Amino acid sequence: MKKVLVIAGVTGVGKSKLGVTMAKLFNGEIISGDSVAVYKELTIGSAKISKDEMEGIPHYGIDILTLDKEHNVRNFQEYARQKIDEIAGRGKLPIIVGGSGLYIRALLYDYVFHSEQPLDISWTETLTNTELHKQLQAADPIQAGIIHENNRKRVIRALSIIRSTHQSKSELLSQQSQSIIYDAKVFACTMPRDILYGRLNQRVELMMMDGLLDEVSLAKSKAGWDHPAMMAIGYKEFKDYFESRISLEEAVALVQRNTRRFAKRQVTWFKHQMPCRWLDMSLESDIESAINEVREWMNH
RNA sequence: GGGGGGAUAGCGAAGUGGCUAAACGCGGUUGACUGUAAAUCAACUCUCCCUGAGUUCGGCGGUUCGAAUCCGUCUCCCCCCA
Repeated sequence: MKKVLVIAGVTGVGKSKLGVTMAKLFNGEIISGDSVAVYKELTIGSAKISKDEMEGIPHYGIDILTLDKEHNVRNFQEYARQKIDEIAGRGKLPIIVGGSGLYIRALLYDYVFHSEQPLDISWTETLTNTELHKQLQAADPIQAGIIHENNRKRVIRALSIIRSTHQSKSELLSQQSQSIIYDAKVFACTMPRDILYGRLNQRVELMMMDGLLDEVSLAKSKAGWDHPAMMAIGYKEFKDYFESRISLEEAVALVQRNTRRFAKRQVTWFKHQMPCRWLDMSLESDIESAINEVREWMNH
């Protein structure tokens, strides 16, 4: 199995920097596991790593799409696996850095995504959550038991899977073994809640000073508010501001709150969805021991 | 000095005699997660020995079988007249 180093975890704790450090120490190259930094136009709000910060280490998966395209897990999985092969083929260590849990999990484990045509889901518009859930109950009772009726997007997705693959989501899942396909060393980075929240709040202020508003304005005129990427934190909150429903201060406060909530969700994800070695990034000693562990792991 | 309005859980705000430990919103916490995932969704949020009990609606005192809700009084806040 190919060795892959993964630096996952919470937003704003210094994953990118640690990635570069590891790359320099262990002859690595970096693949971004981030669902927003892929877009060329979204830089400030996505807290994208800058050219300087890369320190000459090759980074893949950043700025590879423009806003007229749409990204998804399947594309990411395909792209990242290919990059892993290329990097490993050159005798270097592939390092995944990012906080999109599903993306990283889908990359490392044997998730199978079938080729699907974009489906027309306009037929769902006239149906209520309950009606849609009833349909799922009939077609895929296992998933119906797992997906809450109010989780409309998931219910529709489960129904769409049946239409496009003629198999239920439960059947597709049962064909996968949930096993990992790489020799992966996975770190999940975090920080004590109070320190983290202070940093995140401040990061948003800095983004504003760096011109986030202009970036959002440009992006929305290019992609429109309905583009999936514009649903990202740091972008969607400004819709109400541009349409004069809230003040700029209110919009900024919302970005901060949503960033905090997001960080919490990331902790929950990595805590329960993937075995990880947790790192408290506020402790120098944790970072040092991580480096030692990687050194150890590289020798096996 | 006179007149009027108001004080409700971390915050905002309903509630005007029993169905109220108290709607709703915000904030917070916990969790779910296989193609929008920085997305989407759920649960909890007075206290405790928590399928039950205890103490709450500015303070004190009363009316009543029963009060956040009625009466008296005190404290604080806001508005108007002087």
